[in-house]
Amino acid sequence: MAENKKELPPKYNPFGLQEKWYPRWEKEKVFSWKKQAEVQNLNIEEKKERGEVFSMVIPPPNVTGSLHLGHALNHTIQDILARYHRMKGDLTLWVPGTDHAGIATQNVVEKLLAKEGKSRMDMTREEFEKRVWQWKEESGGMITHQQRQLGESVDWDYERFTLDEGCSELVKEVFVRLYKEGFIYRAERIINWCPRCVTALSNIETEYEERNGKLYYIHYPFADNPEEFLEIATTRPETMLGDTAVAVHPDDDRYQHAIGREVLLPLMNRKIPVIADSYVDKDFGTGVVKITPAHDPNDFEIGKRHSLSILRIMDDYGHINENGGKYKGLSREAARKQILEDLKKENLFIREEKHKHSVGTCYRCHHIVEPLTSLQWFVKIKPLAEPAIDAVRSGKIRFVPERWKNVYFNWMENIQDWCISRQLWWGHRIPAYYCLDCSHLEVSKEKVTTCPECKSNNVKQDEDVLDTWFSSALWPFSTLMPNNKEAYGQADLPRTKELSLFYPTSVLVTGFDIIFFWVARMIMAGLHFMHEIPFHDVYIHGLVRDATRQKMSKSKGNVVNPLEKMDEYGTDAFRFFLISILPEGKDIIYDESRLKGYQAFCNKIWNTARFIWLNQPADFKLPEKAPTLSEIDQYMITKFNTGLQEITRALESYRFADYASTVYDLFWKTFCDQYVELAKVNLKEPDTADGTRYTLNLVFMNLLKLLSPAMPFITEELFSQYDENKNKFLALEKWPSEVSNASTEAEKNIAFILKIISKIRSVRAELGVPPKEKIEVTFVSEDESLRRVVKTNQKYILAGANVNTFHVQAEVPKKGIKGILDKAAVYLNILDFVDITREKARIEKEIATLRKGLLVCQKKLENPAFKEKAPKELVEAELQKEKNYIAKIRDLETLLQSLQK
RNA sequence: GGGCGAUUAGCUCAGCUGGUUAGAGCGCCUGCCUUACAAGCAGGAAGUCGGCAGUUCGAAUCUGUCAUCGCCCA
Repeated sequence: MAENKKELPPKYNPFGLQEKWYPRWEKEKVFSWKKQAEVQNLNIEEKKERGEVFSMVIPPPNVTGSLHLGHALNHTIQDILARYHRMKGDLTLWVPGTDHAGIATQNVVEKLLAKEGKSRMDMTREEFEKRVWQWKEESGGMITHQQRQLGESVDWDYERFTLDEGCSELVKEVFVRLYKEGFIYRAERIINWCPRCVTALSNIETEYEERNGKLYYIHYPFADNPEEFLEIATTRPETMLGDTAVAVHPDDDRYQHAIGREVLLPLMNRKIPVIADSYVDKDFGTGVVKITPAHDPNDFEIGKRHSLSILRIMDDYGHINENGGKYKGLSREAARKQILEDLKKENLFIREEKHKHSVGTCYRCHHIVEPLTSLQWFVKIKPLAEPAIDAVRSGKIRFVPERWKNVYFNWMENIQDWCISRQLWWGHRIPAYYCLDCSHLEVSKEKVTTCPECKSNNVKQDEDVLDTWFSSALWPFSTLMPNNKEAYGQADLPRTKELSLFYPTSVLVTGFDIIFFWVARMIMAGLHFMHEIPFHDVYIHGLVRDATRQKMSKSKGNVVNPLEKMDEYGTDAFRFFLISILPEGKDIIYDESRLKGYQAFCNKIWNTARFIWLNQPADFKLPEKAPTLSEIDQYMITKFNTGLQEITRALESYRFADYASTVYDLFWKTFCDQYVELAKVNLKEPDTADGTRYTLNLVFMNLLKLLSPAMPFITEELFSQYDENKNKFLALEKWPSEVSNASTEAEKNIAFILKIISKIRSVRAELGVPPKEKIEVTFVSEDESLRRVVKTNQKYILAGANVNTFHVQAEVPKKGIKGILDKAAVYLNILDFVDITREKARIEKEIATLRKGLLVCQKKLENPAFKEKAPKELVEAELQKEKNYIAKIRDLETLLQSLQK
C-alpha cells in the first residue's frame, strides 16, 4: 500500500475548524447568491421563472443581545434550510441584521451613564442619540460575531439594521402613507404605561401573571345620608382617588335603592354617582365596584358609556399627582399604605382578604404596568388585519405545524388598535410636526420648519419614537430595499433586483411567542405596501426549557450559554444536537447527555475518514466510471439511495429531527457498522478492492453532503481533504442525486448475510464462547438459491463472526449448536465451550419470543371475520408467518428435548 | 371561562395516510484495548403505548369521555 498523506489525528478535535472555515467562506462570498450562480452555473432569470429561489430574512435579534439558546436553535434551523436549498440549486439568499430595540438599548446606555453619575436628562436628545450610536458601533455587534461562530450562511453584504438609513427612510414613508390613508391617528386612550421605562407599551408588550394580592372592602357613605353605606371591594385602593362613579349590576336586587343616588368618595369628599352597568359581576366581592376610568381599561369603557369624567391621578413615574390631594408625590405603593391607614382612622375600612389576580407587567423590565389615559399614536388595525387573515385562510401563507394558524386567527380576529408611540429617545422619531401658534398638525417625511397653515416658524416635531416592532414589520422587504436615503424620493417604493428576485421570501422561522410581534405584523405590512405576502411558509418552533421544564431565564440562573457548549463539544455537534432534540411544534427539553452523543458522532465521522484514507494510496482519485462492484457495494449504494430520499423528504417538510436521525443511522449503522466492516474484507482482495474503494469514497463524500447543512465545519474540512476538491466548497456542491448501480437483489442478499452474522454472534455471546475463539460453522438450508447466496458471500461471515471453517450444505451436520433463521439454520461447532444449562436457557428464551409472535398471529387467524374482510395478501402473509413460527418452535422444542436426555 | 397541545422503556423522544414480535438516543447489564474510532465494538435486559367506552376483521394510531400536566387568550 502506498504511503498515506492524509495524516488526521485519531481523535476529532473541533477546535480550530470554525476559525479556519468561516473566514474563508466569508472572504470568498460563499453565501452570496451571485457567487452561487457563478459556481453552480445558474441562469438567474430561469431560476426565477421556475420558482427555484429560496430566501429568508433572519428575525432580527436585539442589538443589545448575545446569542442565547433560542437564537442558536432558531438560526440553526434557518441555516440548515439555507444550506440545503443552496446545495439543491435554488438561488439562495439569507439576509442577516439586527433590531434597534428601543427600550432595551436605551436601558443599556442609561445604565452606562448612571455609572458615570449622569442621566439622559443631563444631555440633549441629540447628544444622547450620539452616545447610543457610539455604543452600537463599539458593542452592538456582539451577536453578529457569535452568529459567525455558529456558522450561519447569511450574506453579510446584505446585513441591515432597523435604524439604518434605508430602514429609517422607509419607516417615515410608511408612516406618512398610513397617516394619509387614515390608518394612523392620535388620540387620548387608556394604554399600558410602564412607570419604570416611562413609556407607553402596546397590549402585547404587557405580560400578565397571577399574583397573590388582596381584596380590600371599603365603605362609601351615601351623600344624602352619611349613616348609610355602600360596601365596595377593590384590589387597588390607591386608585380610589380617581374614582368618578360606583357601579352595580342593573338586575342586582340588593342595590336597586342605590342606583341614581350619589356617594361621598372617602378621603376626597367628592360626590360621585352610583350607576348601573351590566359589566359588573354580581358575585365578585360585594357586587359594588368603584369606577376609575383613568386607571382601568374596563372602567374606561364604562366611563365612556355613562359619560363619566376621567380623572388621572398619577404622573408618568407612577407617583400620585396633584389630583390626588394630600397624597401627591407618594408612589403607588406608599399611597396604598397611607390610604388604607387613613380609611381605618375614619372607620371606613372594613376588612381585607387574600385574593389571586392577574397583574400586567412590562415585557422588558417586568415592573408592574399602570393602565392610564394618555395621548398616543395608534394604528387602526382591523382593515389591515382582514386581508392578512385571508392570506392564511386561503392557504397562500402556510403555518408549519398547521395548528399555529389558530393562534394567529384568534389574535387577528380580536385585534385592537396598536399603540405605536413610545416615550423614548432611541428609535424612529415620529415624523409629525405641530405648529405652536395655530396648533396645526403636519405629518411629513421632510422636516417641517414653517407651518403650512399660518406660516409660523414656531414648529416642533413630535417627541416620541415608534415602537421597534413597527420597523420589524417591514423587515421582509425593507432589507431588500436600498440603504440610502435618496432611493426613497419617488412616489413609489424603490424596486430593486433583490426585491423582484427574492420577495416574497420563502419562509419565516420563529418561535410561537413571536407570532403576534412579527409574523402577524409582517403579513399586514407586506400585503399593504408590497401587495404581496411577505413569506410563503411560517415555521414555528418551541422554546428551549431546562431538564425540569422550566423556561430558561437569567433570574432563575438556569440559562445555558450555547457558546460555552460549542467550545466544549464543537459547533457541529451542538447544531446537530439542537435539531435532533427538536420535536414538532413542542417545547424542547434540554438534555445534555445527548450532546455528548453527537460529539461522539463527529468523532465517528472523523475516524471513518481516517479509515478510508489509511486504506488507499495518497493519490487516490475517484474514478469517473464505476469499476465492477460486489454485492456489498451495491447493498451500500441501495441503502444510500433510500436514505437520501428520506432525508430530502424530511428537509422539504421541515422535519428536522427526522432528517437528523435518518442521516445519523445511515452514517453510523449502515455505513460504518455494516458496510465498512464488510468492506475490510474486500479491501484485502485485489478483485474487489477497486470497487469497494470506489464505493467507500463515493458514498462517504455523498454522506458528507447530506450532513453538511447540519454540520458545516467538519464536513467542509473532510471534503477539502480530497485533491479534486481543492478549489471547491462543500457548501456550494450539488445536493446528491441517486447513485447508480443500486440493486434490490444485492440489498436482500447482503441483508441475509448480515442476519447470519448476527445470529452467530448472538449464539456465541449467549453461550459464552470467548470472542477470540475461531469456530467452525455450518450453514444449512434446503433452498438451493439461498445456499448459493451464502456460498458467494461466505468470506464476510468468516470475518464478521470470527469463523475459521464454514460449510454450506443441505444436510444437517451430526453435531453443533443450532441457530434458527428463516428457511435456514446455522450450526456452531462449539460443544466444547457449552454449558448445557445455558444452552437450554437460550433455547427456552427463543421459544418464548417465538410463541409470543405466534400468539398474535393466531389471534388474528382464529377470527373468522379477519379472513373474510382483511385484504387477501395480508391473510396470506399471516398464514405464512404462522407456518414459520410453528416450524421454528417445533424445531427448537425437538432440540430442547434432545438436551434433556 | 375560551382555545390548543401532551400523556409510549429509568430519562428525552420517534412511530406520517389504522395491519411491526411497538422503535431510537442516553442510561443500565455482560464481554472485548479485534492496528479507523474505548468519544469504540459485540451481545443483552427493559414498555398491559394515562384510564374507560366506542368505531373496525384489526387501534399506540380514528371517535367520545374522564384524569393528570403544560401553554396561549380573556
